[in-house]
Amino acid sequence: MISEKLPREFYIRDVLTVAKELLGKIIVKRTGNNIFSGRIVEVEAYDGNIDQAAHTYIGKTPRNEIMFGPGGFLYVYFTYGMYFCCNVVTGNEGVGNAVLLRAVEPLDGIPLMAYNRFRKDDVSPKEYLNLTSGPGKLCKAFNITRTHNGTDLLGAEIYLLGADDIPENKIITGTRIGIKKSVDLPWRFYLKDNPFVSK
DNA sequence: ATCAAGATTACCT
DNA sequence: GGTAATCTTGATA
Repeated sequence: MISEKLPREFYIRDVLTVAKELLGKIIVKRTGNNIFSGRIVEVEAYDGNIDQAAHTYIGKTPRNEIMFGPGGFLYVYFTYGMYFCCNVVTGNEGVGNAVLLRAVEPLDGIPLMAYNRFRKDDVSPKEYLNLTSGPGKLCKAFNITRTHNGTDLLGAEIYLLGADDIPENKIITGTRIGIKKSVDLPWRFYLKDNPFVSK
């Protein structure tokens, strides 16, 4: 099967639809001779219109303006003084919605991910499962930072590849992690029994 | 100018 | 189970 880049239309849709369909898709990052890729196994949706936990709930600011742009761009933010988190913007221009990529299953570039995370290229089985099993971890592994905020996912550096949709019975829905507002919205989606889902 | 909070993680008991 | 680490952001003055 040859996978193709997800088209703009994939992203210009309802954030909950995109969030669920992002499960199983492949994120690729190419820089020079290096290539990273991973299969998306856990996501969360954020909708600035009704969701107090979304960065866009307060309206447009310098930090969140990418989220108000058209879908298919990357929104990367810095948090807790230490970590970056990586989001896929969805919907039309003017809509402040995005999907947080919370965990991926490593595919290509595993030794490089290991170096980025642990400063070594051989990892124990336990460390392997810990490479990309969280939003801050996967950004560290892929070396995604503030310079990637606003990256067009239809460009050459970072993009997503299509894959078969995941059957509904393999998707677990739950409440989001690490937030203090709108805590009851069931907008976290992850692959059942996947070992790379965050804890 | 100052401040509190934060879409997290690693390490501790 | 708990919490320290670390710094940007947006709000208030």
